[in-house]
Amino acid sequence: MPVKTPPASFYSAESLRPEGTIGLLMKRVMQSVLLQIDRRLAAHDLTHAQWLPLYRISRGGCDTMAALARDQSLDPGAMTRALDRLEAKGLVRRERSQQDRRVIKLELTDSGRAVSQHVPAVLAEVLNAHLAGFAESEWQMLNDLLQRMLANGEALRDCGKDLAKDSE
Amino acid sequence: MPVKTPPASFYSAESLRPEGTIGLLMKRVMQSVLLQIDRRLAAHDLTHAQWLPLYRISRGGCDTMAALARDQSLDPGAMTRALDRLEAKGLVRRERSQQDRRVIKLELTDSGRAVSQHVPAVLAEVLNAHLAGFAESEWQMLNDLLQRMLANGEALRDCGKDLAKDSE
DNA sequence: GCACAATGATTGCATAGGCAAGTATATTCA
DNA sequence: TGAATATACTTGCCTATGCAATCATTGTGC
Repeated sequence: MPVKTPPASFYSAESLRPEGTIGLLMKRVMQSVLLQIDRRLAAHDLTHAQWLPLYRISRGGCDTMAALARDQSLDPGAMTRALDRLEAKGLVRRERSQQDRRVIKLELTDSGRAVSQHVPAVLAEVLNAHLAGFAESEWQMLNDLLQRMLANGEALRDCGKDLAKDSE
Repeated sequence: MPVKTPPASFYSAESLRPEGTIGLLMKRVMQSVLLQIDRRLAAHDLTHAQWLPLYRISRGGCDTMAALARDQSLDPGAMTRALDRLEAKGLVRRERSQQDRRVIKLELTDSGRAVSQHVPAVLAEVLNAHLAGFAESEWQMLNDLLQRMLANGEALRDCGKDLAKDSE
């Protein structure tokens, strides 16, 4: 099965230096963003694994476990336990649905709503701070390039379920 | 304390949609890259938390726990346990240094060396695949933009150890 | 209705990482 | 020398995630 778009050849096995790759660079940027957000939300006793679902629930549209897990491409089991922790903190309520007794409806408590209000401002602040000095065109370019990388990745994922082999 | 470079204002608390931010985009790209690498290295029974230190050791320069942990900005405790697992798989040997009896020298076993040989090609392949369709100038632009985000993040980290506050 | 598949949620087991406390060794300095 | 400090590593506790198995409920086809 031939590849549709030929892969780039910016990296080769010989020339690879781990410090210089796009991958490590992105990992470090992500670490930095999460560190800054966590630091600012630590006052509310929230970690990034907790404010994310909280924020999504507060935005509406994700009011069940399965929906939330799919939205964040997270394991259902992991999400169950994350919700356990949020419920233990009194931020989220679980309630068995009457229409479909399999699903459990999620809703924020007053406390959860109060806390989740802080999230968007912090998110925006940290992202903006990391983009200091960027022209709008550069920001759009970055968005565009990342989107294209993601599209390449999705193409890989779809067609490559059987080529779990490395090049010997 | 005034900020040196004013932060950008591409995002605001009101307009934020979590699906659209650079942050989520990068997270998804990273997930995709790691998924593809893991899938290709699963044949050698390696996860991304295992081939990374292995690769770094094989490249030389990181032959102690502390060096490795610093290199990957990882907790020393986490690194200890990661090495436990690698040692249990017979890929790495630990040996107390004679010069400094605090440090433990790391070296690959034959088996570890054999496995680590596969890593660079897979890394290059997956990164290149995600960059399919990129012009060299675009690749350089992406590198440049990410470097600048990282620099912004490091400036934040250094000067902001006390402002662990969010905007109420 | 009934076997069967599909879906939602949970649980057990494993890997994995952050944080803090503790131990052993080395270094610095009075 | 010896106390204080720094460094290297380890361990315990907690959060967090993936995978597989399980259970309850719902839907489908007969």
